[in-house]
Amino acid sequence: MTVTIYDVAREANVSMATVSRVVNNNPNVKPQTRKRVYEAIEKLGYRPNAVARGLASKKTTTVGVVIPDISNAIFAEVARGIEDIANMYHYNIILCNADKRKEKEIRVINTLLEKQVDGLLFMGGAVSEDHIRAFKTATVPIVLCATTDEREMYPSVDIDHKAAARDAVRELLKQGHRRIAMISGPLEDPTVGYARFQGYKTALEEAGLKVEEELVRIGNYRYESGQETARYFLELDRRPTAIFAANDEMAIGAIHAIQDAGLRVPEDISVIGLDNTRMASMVRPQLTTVAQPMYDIGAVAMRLLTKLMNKETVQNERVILQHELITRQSVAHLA
Amino acid sequence: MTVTIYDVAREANVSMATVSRVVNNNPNVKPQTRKRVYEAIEKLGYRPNAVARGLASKKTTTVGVVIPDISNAIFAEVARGIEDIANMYHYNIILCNADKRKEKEIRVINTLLEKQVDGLLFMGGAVSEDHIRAFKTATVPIVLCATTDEREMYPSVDIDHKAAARDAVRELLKQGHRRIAMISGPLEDPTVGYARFQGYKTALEEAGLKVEEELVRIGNYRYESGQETARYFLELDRRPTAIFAANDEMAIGAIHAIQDAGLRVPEDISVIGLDNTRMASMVRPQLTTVAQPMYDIGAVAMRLLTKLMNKETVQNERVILQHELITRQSVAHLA
DNA sequence: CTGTTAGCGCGTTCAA
DNA sequence: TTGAACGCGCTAACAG
Repeated sequence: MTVTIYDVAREANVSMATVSRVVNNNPNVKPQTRKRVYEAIEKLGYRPNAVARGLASKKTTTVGVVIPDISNAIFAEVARGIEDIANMYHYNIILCNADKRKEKEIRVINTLLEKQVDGLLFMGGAVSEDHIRAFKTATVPIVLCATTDEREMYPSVDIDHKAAARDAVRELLKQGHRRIAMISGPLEDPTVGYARFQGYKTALEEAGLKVEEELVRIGNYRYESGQETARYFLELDRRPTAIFAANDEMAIGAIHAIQDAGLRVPEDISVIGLDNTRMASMVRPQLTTVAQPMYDIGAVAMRLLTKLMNKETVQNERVILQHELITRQSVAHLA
Repeated sequence: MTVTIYDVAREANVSMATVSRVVNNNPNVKPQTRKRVYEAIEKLGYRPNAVARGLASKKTTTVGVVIPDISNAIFAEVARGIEDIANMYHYNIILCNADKRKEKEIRVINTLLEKQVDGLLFMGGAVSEDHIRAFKTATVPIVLCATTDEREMYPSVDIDHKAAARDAVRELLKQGHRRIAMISGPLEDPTVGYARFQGYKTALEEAGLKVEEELVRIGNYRYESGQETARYFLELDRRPTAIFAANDEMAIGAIHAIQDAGLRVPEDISVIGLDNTRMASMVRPQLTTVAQPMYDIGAVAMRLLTKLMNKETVQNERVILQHELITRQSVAHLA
């Protein structure tokens, strides 16, 4: 039924060892026999069995990527970066979606490890004790990607979320705003949610302002929660003149809520986001935001992982990539 | 170094066969010994090696999914449907992005097959001769998902793209529009691009109208091409009163181009899309569109694949799911 | 209910 | 430059 290396060997009148050498580009094969083997392969339609190869060589040339939420544009872009570099180094990647559920993340890490991946890339949010426990059972390198663990135990590639948020709020301050609201992500997540909130707080404090309770609300990073939160801000007795949303999607929700209430962005209220997803330029007004180099995060993380898999020594295991303010149309100087 | 089934067997004073039974939930094990084995597994931190298992059993409980473009919201949603059903039947899925490049699609199909997946789900656009050739080398079932092949050789799950497009245009006609433009996708793709164009044509002809050359332009399904094409339509001497875009993203681009030109949607020009991605309600005005049941397409395709992998006989190998008009705010009755 | 024994398809010594 | 033989970790008969 299935044609094996052994069938090819017989067809070419060589031993299976020789076929193996040809398939693996081992130079120690006479060109003539190499040619014979190739012809046999062609004739029989032989396809190497990666499972058998993996068992024999203890390498699968595959890296596992756990992606928290496949329908999130950010992760999709990070994944592209991962992929390009993986292809470059001849690794296959297997992407596993975890649906934003921690329990599923752990499960997925384990199946990936069972499948004997040569390395693991973990993208996404909080790295909990349970995650660490799962990571610890691994005998292959692991790199965190677009996240970090607080204990700084694992190599990671990410931006400085606090600084990025601070720069967003600074821009608002620079435009004369003083009453600045924030649509935050969940604060339980230290590496993203809480860090971005800290950036907001820091920027305000640097400007001699302090965080007002009624100006901070927690969203879930989705459009609808941006809308709802903005509506809440609009109802305030003294409403904010500017809103900083912890990500672009909520920022866009906020813009629409403001417009739906008959107000204008940025004339009446300024809005700034964070991420710079493609959607940022697919709204009117186009969204001013702080860009996160998503593709690069993926690419650098994958490159780091290849080094680790290759047992090269790396100097810096925790890399921070630069963010950047992208000025578009949703922020105006306070009249 | 790595702990094997054999180590567990020694620790628990049983044979490796018994350990294998326990791990695979074979009922023929005395509860006592089962317990002993579990303890040994726990103590040694044993993790089954899926590669070895795959080689021995000739099953990997893994299905390969080739996804044309990971950053496309449609495919992400289809993938969710695939995943949920896969999990339900205890299959892992490995997602491989193909970057919208045919050559990479073929490559990915081959590596997936080398990895001995138990089945293959092919999502996406055109199914060429080269694809068929790659499919033919497979000994496992293949299901097309959100696409079909013209020769009707492979099982598939999709919508009726022509009918969906026709219904979109019919809605425009129903609202009194007669001068209706189309932003089409590439016509070389028979299953989506050309089919949707055919739907447009059919609807017009049913209404006694005919396709005017200047009212049809080809885009690439992206926002920017929607914008550009709409700008072209606006420059026409007799400009259209309504635009049908072959997907939501181009429709949104068109809306913004119209607004940027100082006109209003839908008062001056109506716009209708096709797909009903989340973005459709994340624009102002919200987009009227024809919904494609993306999650269901994935779910049904995966379910079909499980049946095929299980060698069950299926009655209908080519399923067409229903689309649906979603009325929102971007289409108005012609004044 | 449990153990013994063959392979699964391939990489990799070690000799020749 | 080539081949013979072993083993990777596990499942699946087959016995008992």
